[in-house]
Amino acid sequence: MSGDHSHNDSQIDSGSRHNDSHKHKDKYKDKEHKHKDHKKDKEREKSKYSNSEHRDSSDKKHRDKERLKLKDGSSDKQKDKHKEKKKEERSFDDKPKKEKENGFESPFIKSEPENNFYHSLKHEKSLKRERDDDDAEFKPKKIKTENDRSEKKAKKRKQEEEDIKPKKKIKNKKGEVATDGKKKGKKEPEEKWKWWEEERYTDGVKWKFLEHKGPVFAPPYDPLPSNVKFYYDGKHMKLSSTAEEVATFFAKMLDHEYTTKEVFRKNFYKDWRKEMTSEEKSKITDLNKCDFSEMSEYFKAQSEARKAMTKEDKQKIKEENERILQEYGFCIMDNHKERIANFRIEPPGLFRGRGDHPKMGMLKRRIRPEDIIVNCSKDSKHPKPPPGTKWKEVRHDNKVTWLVSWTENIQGSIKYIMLNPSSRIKGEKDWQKYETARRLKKCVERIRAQYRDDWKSKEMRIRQRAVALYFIDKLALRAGNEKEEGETADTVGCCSLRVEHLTLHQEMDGQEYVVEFDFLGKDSIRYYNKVPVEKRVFKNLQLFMEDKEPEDDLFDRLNTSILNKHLQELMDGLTAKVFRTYNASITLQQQLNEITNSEDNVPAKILSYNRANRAVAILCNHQRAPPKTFEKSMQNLQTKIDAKKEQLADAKRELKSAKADAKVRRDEKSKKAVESKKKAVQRIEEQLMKLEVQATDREENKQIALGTSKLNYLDPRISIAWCKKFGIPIEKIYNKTQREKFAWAIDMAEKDFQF
DNA sequence: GTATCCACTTAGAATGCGTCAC
DNA sequence: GTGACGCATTCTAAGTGGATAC
Repeated sequence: MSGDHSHNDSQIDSGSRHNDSHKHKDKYKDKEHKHKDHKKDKEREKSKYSNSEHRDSSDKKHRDKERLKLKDGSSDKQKDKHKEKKKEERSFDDKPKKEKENGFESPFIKSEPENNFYHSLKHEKSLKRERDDDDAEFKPKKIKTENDRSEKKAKKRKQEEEDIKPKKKIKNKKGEVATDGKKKGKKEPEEKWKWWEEERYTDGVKWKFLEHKGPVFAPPYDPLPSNVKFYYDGKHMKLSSTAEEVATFFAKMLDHEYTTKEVFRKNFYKDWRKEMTSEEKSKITDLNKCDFSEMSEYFKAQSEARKAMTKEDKQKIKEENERILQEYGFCIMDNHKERIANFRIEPPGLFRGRGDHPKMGMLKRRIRPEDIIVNCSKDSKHPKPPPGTKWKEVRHDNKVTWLVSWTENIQGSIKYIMLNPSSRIKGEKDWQKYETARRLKKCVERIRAQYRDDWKSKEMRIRQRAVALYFIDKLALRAGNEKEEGETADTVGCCSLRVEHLTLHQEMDGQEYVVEFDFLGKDSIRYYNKVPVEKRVFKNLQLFMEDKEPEDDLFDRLNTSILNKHLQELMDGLTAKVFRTYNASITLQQQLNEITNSEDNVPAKILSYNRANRAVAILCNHQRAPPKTFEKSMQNLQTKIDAKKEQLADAKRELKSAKADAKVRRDEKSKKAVESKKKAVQRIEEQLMKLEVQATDREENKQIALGTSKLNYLDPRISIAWCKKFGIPIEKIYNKTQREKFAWAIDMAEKDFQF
């Protein structure tokens, strides 16, 4: 079906974030009444359905016949389900490490007590790694015996003991050996931990030992120098420190479009007033009379000064950052030093919601130690709160992966500090995600047959479910959870589509049954697409939209929970999201198989790869604002190409005259000259081609973001196998960070891997 | 059945920083 | 040595989906 994915240029060309589009501004601005009578509407739709069923009588004739045809699908389903449930049994042993030093200043990794807080896995019978029976490729390279493993572990432990002796030698993540925090130039090859060759935890246990140093807090507020003034109504006004701090948040954003938006200004002003003294409150009554320009200039000057710092000063800052990274940027999880993704607490500032977010401009308050919940092993060295403060809580929950959490004040949601994508805990999950998508590959045809059959169901809820699933599969739409009104921007996914988001065209541009989608998805990115659909889908949509107001739900009998419950019955672990992963990966695989030309040189092959990647990004609607410097950089590139062309013409002329010369002279020297000129021409031709390929690639990428799909949707094994097969260095496809994230795939994917 | 909470992944923008041309 | 540029990294918002309470 992926070949059937209906995306077209219009999907990207018209795409933009909501706030850039006037059309959308008008269309979506006034939604306050939107879901008020939501439940009432659902009831209305229910009663309506019994009346509307007969209207679809033209379809009904074929219904029974076709159902008979499709009947076999259910037995397949049972078979597949059975298969999927088979698991391979493997034993597990992971003894805790005895007291050891680590790379932190705190020198101990303590042993875990015998009467473990964490249930001892050692004696547990046959704990399993969930995997498909017939997925031979995904088995770890070697299934280790108890002896193998303990031997290897002992070796590893010895190695780690060496690695983590503090102050003497600190091994950083690059494998560079540093002494007393200072880097040495030479890299030592680091023995990479192949967690993918080891067992996974089961029963929701995420780790057995976790030690870290806690978060790094935002620096305290540094008051403005006295010469930087704030003016109200043209007059200088000295602000209290608290009010001044909040004012600086606004001043720092003065050049940003945000500060021109009414909602942003209103929210900021409201929250700012809460931080003012009563005197300030009575004086400052109109944001329009506030003059933040001196503050703004001051911050710009500071930024310039930072850029203009001496090399030495810059180096000092870099070293300090490195020191903080070494101290706070790593944790010890189950005997391994793992990189933490975001160990810094988000600093206070003004909330930057995307799209038309009703809360943009609100004050994101400063997070204090008293807001922080720390998660670590009971028997680890617990992180210390800053002097004179205490944590909100220290807990020891090994069923979660986070190290630190706090509740933010804008939406009341919880924020977490977690591990880097290169960590075992994230990598395993990632691998598993692609395995689930590959399992879907095996049964997707059966599922498709079923939802096609369900388009004819007598029950409205089943028809809606089937049409929604068709969209999720065909168009890679997101599931579309319900959202709390007034809390977030008005965006939708498949299940939350409203009537106003679709226009049905019986005939359009010479095609029948065209559905025009126009809505704002995640991050208020516009989804615009005109898709020819099957007649039955079209008829169903007409039915779903009948007698509804534009702001009514298209699928009033469906939500993500119902849909996912259904999907779970079709395949173990199947959710709406899996379709996106599956369709993205299978599209990449098919595109690469189709468009790679083994005769091409490396740049041309990479262009093919990027084109395949681009097809996926378009499918998933991954857009970006064209870079501000886009036009200029294209111009520069064109200038380079022109110069190269001239250079080539010159080189060719020189070659010609060298040839003529050689013909006359007939000596070795002139022959050699011809050869060297020939080589020069070749070299320049290659350079020119490289530049031209680069220009094409850049132009095609103008509004498309490739990174998101590369990082989150494309099974890395596809790309790695492709690299191996066509002799492309992996570095050309994945940068260092990406290679670290996909280390598991780089290690296990052979050139014949197919998704 | 529905709302809410929680944990986690996915997302584009902002910022940082290394490289290259001059 | 410097500044422009573009890629890499960081930041944090905005999703998904499971668990739980009512």
